[in-house]
Amino acid sequence: MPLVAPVADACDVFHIDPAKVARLREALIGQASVDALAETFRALGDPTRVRVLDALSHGELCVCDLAALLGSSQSATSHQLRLLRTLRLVRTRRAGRMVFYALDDHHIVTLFRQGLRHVVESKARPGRRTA
Amino acid sequence: MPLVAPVADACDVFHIDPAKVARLREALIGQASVDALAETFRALGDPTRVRVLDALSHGELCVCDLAALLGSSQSATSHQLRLLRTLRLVRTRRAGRMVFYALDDHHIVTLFRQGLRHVVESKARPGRRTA
DNA sequence: TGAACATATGAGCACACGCTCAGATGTTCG
DNA sequence: CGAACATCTGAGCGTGTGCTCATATGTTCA
Repeated sequence: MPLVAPVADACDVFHIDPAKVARLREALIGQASVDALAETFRALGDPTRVRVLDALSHGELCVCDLAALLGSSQSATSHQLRLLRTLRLVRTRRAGRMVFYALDDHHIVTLFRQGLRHVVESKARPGRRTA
Repeated sequence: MPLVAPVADACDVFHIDPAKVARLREALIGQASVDALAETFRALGDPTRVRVLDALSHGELCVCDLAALLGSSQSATSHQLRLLRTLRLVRTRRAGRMVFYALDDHHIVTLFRQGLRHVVESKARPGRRTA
């Protein structure tokens, strides 16, 4: 029986610099933050939700107006809003029968701007198309 | 036959301010940008890819080291890298048999920092938990 | 209270995603 | 060339996602 498996399941471990990897492991973001980050970005990773947040960045809106603006159904819009609410990206304000939604975090607007900058510059660069 | 359908399929159109909505329509991001934005954010919306990009933010890495670092298979890692490459978030450099990946856009790092800031502050605020 | 309205929610379905597995491609070296 | 190695890629599968449909909840007003 060999001391080491004849063929390692993950290449030959580290070809380059084990110390570098060790340092990296320490420098990396913790799993909890990774998950939270991914969760937040996933919330922004849908065209409908992008449009919702973009619209709300100009001021609060009720569900009905939002749905009309999106050309989406009231139910679909409400479902999306619930998701955004759960992630605390939007906040609600009740006014009679209507419920107004607004952004709950200014960082989101900044994220949008930064993301747009990436998109624009990425498009400007030569190379293969996104799609 | 009524001039207007007895029950509109989308509420009563606009209850609040039609002019506001008209202005909004003009101010909103165009569909192409919306899709590109969503596509980019969706790429960041997965824990594995977050960790990939986080690792690469410290410097280039070959696929094998990256896979070991993630505790993921080489194949899975390569699939994820392909996605990131298609979106031009990472770039490759060949060195013999190995291929080194590096970030192709500094904006991503900024997005990460901004996203982390949101996550941290969101956690700090009182209210219902994310999960 | 009951009708009308605005929104929320659960079930179900078509589709996308991320992984594994097997095999292809590309590179080095004898 | 052929073996060994690093990476890439297509197929297939279980799961998550975003929509619709029907219905529940909550509010106003006669």
